[in-house]
Amino acid sequence: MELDQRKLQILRAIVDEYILSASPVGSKALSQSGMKWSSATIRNEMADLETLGYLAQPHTSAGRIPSEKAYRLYVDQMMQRAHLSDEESKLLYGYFREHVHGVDAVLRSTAKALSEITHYTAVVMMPDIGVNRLKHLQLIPLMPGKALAVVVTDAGVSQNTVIDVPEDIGPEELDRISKAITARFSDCRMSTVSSKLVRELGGELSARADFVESLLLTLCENQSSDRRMVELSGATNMLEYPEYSDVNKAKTFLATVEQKDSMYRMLKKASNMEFTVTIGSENEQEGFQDCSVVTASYRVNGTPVGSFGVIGPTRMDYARVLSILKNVQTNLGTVLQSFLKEE
Amino acid sequence: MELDQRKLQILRAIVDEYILSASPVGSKALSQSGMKWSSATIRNEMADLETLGYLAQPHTSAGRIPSEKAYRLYVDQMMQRAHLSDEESKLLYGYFREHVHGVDAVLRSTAKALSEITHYTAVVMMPDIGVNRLKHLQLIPLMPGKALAVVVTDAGVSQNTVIDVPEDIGPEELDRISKAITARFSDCRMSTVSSKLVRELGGELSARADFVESLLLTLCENQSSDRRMVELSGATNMLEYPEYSDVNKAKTFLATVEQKDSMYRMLKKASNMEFTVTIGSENEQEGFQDCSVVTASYRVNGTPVGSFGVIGPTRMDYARVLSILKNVQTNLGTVLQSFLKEE
DNA sequence: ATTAGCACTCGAAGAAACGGAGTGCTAAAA
DNA sequence: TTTTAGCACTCCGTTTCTTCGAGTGCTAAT
Repeated sequence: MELDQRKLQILRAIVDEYILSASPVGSKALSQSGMKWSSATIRNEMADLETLGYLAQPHTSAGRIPSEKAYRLYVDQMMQRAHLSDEESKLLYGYFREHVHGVDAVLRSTAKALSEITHYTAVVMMPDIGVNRLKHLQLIPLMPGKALAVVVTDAGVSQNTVIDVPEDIGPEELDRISKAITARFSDCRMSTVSSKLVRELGGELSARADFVESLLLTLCENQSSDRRMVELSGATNMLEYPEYSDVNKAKTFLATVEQKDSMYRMLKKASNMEFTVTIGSENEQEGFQDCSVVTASYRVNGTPVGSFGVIGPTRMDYARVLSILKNVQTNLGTVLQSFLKEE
Repeated sequence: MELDQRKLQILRAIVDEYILSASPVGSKALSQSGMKWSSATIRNEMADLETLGYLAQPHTSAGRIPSEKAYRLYVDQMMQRAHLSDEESKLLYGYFREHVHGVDAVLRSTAKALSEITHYTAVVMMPDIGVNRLKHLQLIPLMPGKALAVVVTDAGVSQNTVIDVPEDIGPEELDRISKAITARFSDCRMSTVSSKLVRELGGELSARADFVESLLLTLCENQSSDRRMVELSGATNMLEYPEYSDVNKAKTFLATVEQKDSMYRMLKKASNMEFTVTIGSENEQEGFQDCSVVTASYRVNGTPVGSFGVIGPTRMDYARVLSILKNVQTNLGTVLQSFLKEE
């Protein structure tokens, strides 16, 4: 069944109001604030909307609150994009002017910016290094038997790993091996480096084939485990909202959000999509049944390498959050691009 | 005025009990649980202890709770060192067996271990790189005009910084400069590297004096700002305790603990001391007036380079926490030492 | 089709009543 | 002189009861 114009208008007003106030919306209040129908009419419409599943009543004599179905409709069709004030977008831009010490710092800054501006919780996943191209590998001697491997990709991401080295390889040889690998695999995707190697080894590296192979293996392994990092910011913002005035609710939320693995999985899944909005029980993540998650992906060199998002109560200000995410997405793209002017 | 034996015994019992239960301790309960005096006697002694400032009454007709003065006395003189069960110390040791990918990972693991075992909040400061000796500097070309500087010290700590490079310096020259600096300043304290340089420059680096100087300056700056890192773990553990069942209290605590700068300052100050116990209002840190902080320092090569600690309610289990810290201190020392077998 | 009017519902907030743990004091016992 | 039993009293936390009001559904008038 289709909703007529009036129902839509009323529903929107209710959602808007509830997002603001967090308390059930009554017919009287609505009719007084710029609605052109009497409270009785609105009351009738509200009853209809309830039977249609868009509204719910906490108890008989309370106002109505939007259901998830209502939010879904709101997000898909009804909300009008908020646009950020100049002030806000300048503020946002400011976060990206500072901290240009590398990709990690930028993404950390992004998380902070998001959480501070939205007042919700922000998560940002570090770029998936596997899809990027190797630029440089450098092995730095630490002590006999140990070295530090530094990997740089075209996205500027670097990753340090302590690796074991046969004791008889000296600093000079480490340096030579670094150069050889860099030369050989420059511009290859990280994910293909190891398998490629096994086949085409030969040449100067063959004497150290075992070592090199285990080295690359370690790096790849590390990429998939250690890189599963998400930057979290503003988790405690949620304590501001009445939804979390109960300590136990708050605890559950905080515990969920601190499971970096889950957050990573969630963001990873969302990184193919330009934007996603997941409302309440649509969330697979246990513990987010009362939250909504809005994400956006970011790309480097045209390839989507990661995503970031905002987590808030289901009554979050979707329009505003989406505008902010869009803005951040653009800014982030620009900044990351600046790490690789060449190419 | 001195406290006689009986007063001490009663006070200890009260503190022990209150640490466990978090609710005011009454005379009757005490006399029944193994005290050899009647409730009336205990009641009299409690009244004395109150006038002496060791106990407080939330209201007439409630039991007594220990004052900060009481905790101080308890920590300084009365508590008996708990010793960890074999299970626990094995568990603790386990945290150090895993994650041996470098100092950062170890300290992150330390924070996690501390918070999980104590059920309080743990903070660990990253080692102060300035007091360590440079082992290796490597500049890795990122793109024309940018490079990544990787610094390795004798503690195995590495730090990555993106730096600007004059466009006319190619990869080969960067490599040469890296080697030259490494050769020249190997085994110098990081904090002395920059000043030393200005005077003794000359030689092969002189052609690039400007660049090298700004490079080292940047590194030092970065060391003092970016390195001010603390690893935080288990902040939400505090929500388990009745002291924080009020969301606002919780919020204040979480906000405080997330100010990494303050946490760093706190730990830095404590890093000269083997152990510290700071109770309630003894804390300078605003927001910790209802908490206690227990810290321990850790050393590398005999030099104290950092510290770590546990933050909990003032009624924390000091004995247990101190034992755990001591244990961790030992473990951490061993592990860090293993990063520098040589020397 | 819309709206005014009205009786009804039900939670939130406040008031009153209760129970009990704990105290301080006094007088007896050790 | 010190310890302890006994007792009246205090005050908090809890429960129960009341009140209040925002909001509803229904009906009848517009």
